[in-house]
Amino acid sequence: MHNHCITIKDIARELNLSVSTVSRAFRDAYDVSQETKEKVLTMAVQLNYKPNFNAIGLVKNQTNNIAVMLPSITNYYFSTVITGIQEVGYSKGYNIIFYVTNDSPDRELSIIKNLSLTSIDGLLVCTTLTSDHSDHFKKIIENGTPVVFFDRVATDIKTSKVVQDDYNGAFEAVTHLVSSGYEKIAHISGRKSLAITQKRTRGYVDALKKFKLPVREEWITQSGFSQEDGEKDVYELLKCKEIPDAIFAVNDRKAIGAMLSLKKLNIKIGEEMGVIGFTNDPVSSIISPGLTTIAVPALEVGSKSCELLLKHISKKHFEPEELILPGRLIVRESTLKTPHPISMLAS
Amino acid sequence: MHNHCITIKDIARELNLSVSTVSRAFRDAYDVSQETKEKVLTMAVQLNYKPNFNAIGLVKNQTNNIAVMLPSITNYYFSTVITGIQEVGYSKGYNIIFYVTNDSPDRELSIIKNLSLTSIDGLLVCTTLTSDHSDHFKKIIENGTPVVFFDRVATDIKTSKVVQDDYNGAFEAVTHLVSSGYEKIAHISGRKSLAITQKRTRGYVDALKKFKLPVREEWITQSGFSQEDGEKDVYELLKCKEIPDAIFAVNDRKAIGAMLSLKKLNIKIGEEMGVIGFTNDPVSSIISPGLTTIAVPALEVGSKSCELLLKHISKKHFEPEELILPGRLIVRESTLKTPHPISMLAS
DNA sequence: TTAAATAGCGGGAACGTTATCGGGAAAGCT
DNA sequence: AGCTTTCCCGATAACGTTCCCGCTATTTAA
Repeated sequence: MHNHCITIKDIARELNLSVSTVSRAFRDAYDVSQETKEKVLTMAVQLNYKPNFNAIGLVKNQTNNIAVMLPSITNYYFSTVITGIQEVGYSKGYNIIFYVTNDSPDRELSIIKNLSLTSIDGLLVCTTLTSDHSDHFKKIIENGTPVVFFDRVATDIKTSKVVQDDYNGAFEAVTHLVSSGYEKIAHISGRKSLAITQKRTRGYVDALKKFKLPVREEWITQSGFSQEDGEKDVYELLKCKEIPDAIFAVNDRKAIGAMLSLKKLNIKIGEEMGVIGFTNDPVSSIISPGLTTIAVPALEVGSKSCELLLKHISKKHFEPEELILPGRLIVRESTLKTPHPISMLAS
Repeated sequence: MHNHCITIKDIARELNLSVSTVSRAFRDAYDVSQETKEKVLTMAVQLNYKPNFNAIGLVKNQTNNIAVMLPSITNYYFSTVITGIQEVGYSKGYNIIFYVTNDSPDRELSIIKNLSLTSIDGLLVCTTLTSDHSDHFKKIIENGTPVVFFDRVATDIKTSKVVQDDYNGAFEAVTHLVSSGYEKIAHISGRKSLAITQKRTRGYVDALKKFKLPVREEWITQSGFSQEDGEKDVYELLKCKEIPDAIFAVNDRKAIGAMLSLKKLNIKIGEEMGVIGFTNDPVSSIISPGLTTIAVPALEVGSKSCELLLKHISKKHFEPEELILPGRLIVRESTLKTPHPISMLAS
């Protein structure tokens, strides 16, 4: 029923030009005079012309949309990354389509399979927790679809990747704990198989070694990434022969879970047990005591990933780049060994 | 450089059929024998055929993607709504493209203007705070693009809308406060111009009237929706001649802001001042005391909106529907007048 | 038995755009 | 003056698919 969408032909007829000329007027500077170009452009706005992307895509074999596949969007980190992606994508005229895997490898696989090669120009992906088989990614890369990984990356695939500086962030976190007076520092970690957890654990271990502090196996727990996992891990740590006096959590959600358990057990956070997280989720400034954490450049992770992908799309043989974006320490009350000066100020 | 994508023609050549027959075999049951249909289908998987959506869209004048425009995606409510949208969209073969307005009417306007009529099949929108001019929406609806509003809806436009039950939710919130023993109930509200705040305020007022409790103008503050707004509003309320003993916040973010201010002022939450929110943001169960709230069916708002939009897309003259989805009360500690039994249990 | 209906398939135009080629006019060079 | 180059533009074929029309062979109705 659509009232006849106006096309390039209408402009051509109106101006007594050929469609080729009008088409050129829209994009090329050469092979068309300045005068006619202006005439075309003004006529375009006058008629309210909108290009038909299907037609353009058909002849150019492109779609102007890029897909982003990730575990979830209902948490601070991922939704912020998406916002970053969306900002640069939108400014360059690309549509962002996203697929939520819910951390299910099956869903990841089926999405990739259904992903028609002709329906997207490129793919941004954060893998699921169990990245056992990355063959499906290799396939679509071989087929010519540009792929960029972010956050959780597949280590055995040669393509562009964007991550935060997990190693140095962890190192800085532990350094902060040490300089705050903690000496028995535990680490509640994530899924062992992921590069992200390995790097953070390496940073933790190396920092301990640097300060000549003990590295104890029993002080490193490995489970999931959820708040509940954090709650449980604390109970594990309290079973240790030597009970730690500080916890470095692999992310804020686990740190918050840990804090909830500590509160339940009436262990004073900061004073008796220091806690530091990783992410800077907004919640960490809302809960009390405030959670000290390593802020992650989520927005930049998104925007840089998207920029890289667009480079891959424009030049077909673009050398893969790996970006490592630095985080920054944000000190709040959860790593304060002395009783809160805040509560005194408040009155 | 793409290795020649295989098309319908390749299948036709391979089976000695015409393209028309192959095309029909993929969708129509009539005008093609069962036998050839099966041959086509098996050959399709054998050759790994993927349909070219640009070509299909070009002839059918459709795009298979729907746009969702909303203020932000970095909070619980919106990201959950999007997840709901994405789930039904994905299952029906639609791509979800989204545009973030950051609550800027200018951005909203420019997005709508740039939105090529041929690049989307439909639009889901949650308006910005200042919905003064809804003419741009009317225009694209007149042009034939199906539009469904959710959450923040434009009241003067006749099209499908999906909202949570703001009125009854507010009514229930106040009812809960009253039955918990509070009598001087204030309301920190949102932007006056939005239907969502008007409905919640009406529910608040009507509930007070039902219980024959005073409705005082000074007990109703109107500002933004952010946590900071909540923090400020509390200070306003404390300036009142008669200081209230409970607060019904228009959403959880403001409720949390209010709680932060109360904590700073050493006013005991629950005991001295009850607080109830609206949304059931995950944070409300993390902070202490836990925030009592009206849980909003965010996922359903998303999925139902998308279903409605798809109905509009399939049948061009679909009568607009307005869906009102019920919320549910979740009681936590912020509306507990007696000292927390929780902390006793914990030891 | 004959006319009409039907089932199954092919041919070709169309969708809106870009890209390749070619051609004519104007301008520059020797 | 004659040649080459440059500038501007038009015609036409693609891109992959659907849809309308028409054809043939078979089945059904009278």
